[in-house]
Amino acid sequence: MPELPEVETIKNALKPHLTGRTITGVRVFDTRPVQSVHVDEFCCRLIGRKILGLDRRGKYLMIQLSGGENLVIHLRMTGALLWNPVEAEPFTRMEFFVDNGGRMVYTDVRRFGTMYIVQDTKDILGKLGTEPLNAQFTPQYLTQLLKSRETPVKSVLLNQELIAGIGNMYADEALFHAKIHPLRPACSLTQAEITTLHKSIRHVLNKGISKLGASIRNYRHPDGGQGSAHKEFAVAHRENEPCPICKTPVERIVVGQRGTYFCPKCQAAK
DNA sequence: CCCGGAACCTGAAGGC
DNA sequence: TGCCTTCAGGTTCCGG
Repeated sequence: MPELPEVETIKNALKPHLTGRTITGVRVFDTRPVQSVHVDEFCCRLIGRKILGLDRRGKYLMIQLSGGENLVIHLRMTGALLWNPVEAEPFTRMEFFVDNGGRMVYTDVRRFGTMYIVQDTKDILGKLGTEPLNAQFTPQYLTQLLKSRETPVKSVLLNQELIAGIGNMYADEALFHAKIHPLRPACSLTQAEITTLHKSIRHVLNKGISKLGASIRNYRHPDGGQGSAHKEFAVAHRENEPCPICKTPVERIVVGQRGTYFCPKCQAAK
């Protein structure tokens, strides 16, 4: 499941391959990912464009093109972007060719991923909340988000219109790190807890990036390898394994329809 | 406005 | 062994 650290890793890996190249061809095996415009227009607006740069916003990858165009990609749960894969990749939905013979392959088992071609990225990204690793994400900002809401604190962390980029795995890890029960009403957190949670969010995201992402299910690095962030997860996807702090077995509950892992002792409900 | 639940998809895993 | 059901979760949409 690509979340912020995984998309950041993909962006960083593709950047040297793609920047400065010109798109020479697009092959579409499945039109489902192509949003908003007909697939013919999608291809027309890509071919011949020069790639000026790559960026990330929340879980979206943005590829800036000449002519003011932007290719915006969301991988959802099982999407992957691979650079020059050696083998034929199963579930290949699209291929992008560039002028040095390189090829970016888009695979997606479940076909939830989406692609857009837009002049103004705000059309797609306009409703996203703040970037949790940017300076504007302060403890004060987090306090404002939490204080008026009764919903579980985990649901706030997952709301992309409030904070952009945190998904199920890193939400669980951040709450564990901050010793906060995922079902706590957002407005019940103390100022001290919010300050800690703010630090924890940044800590787990930065660690995820430094480990090149977490390969829990389908996520792969563009070179075909896997990230290693999941090896250091304390609770996410570790039901019944001992908590790294107190050895109590990690529990799994459902919060906002998502599987949620936590330590019942370290993150005791108040 | 706020919140919860269904839908979208399909391979993997578990039950019988 | 094999069929059937359930599960996984990012986002959007709908209803209360």
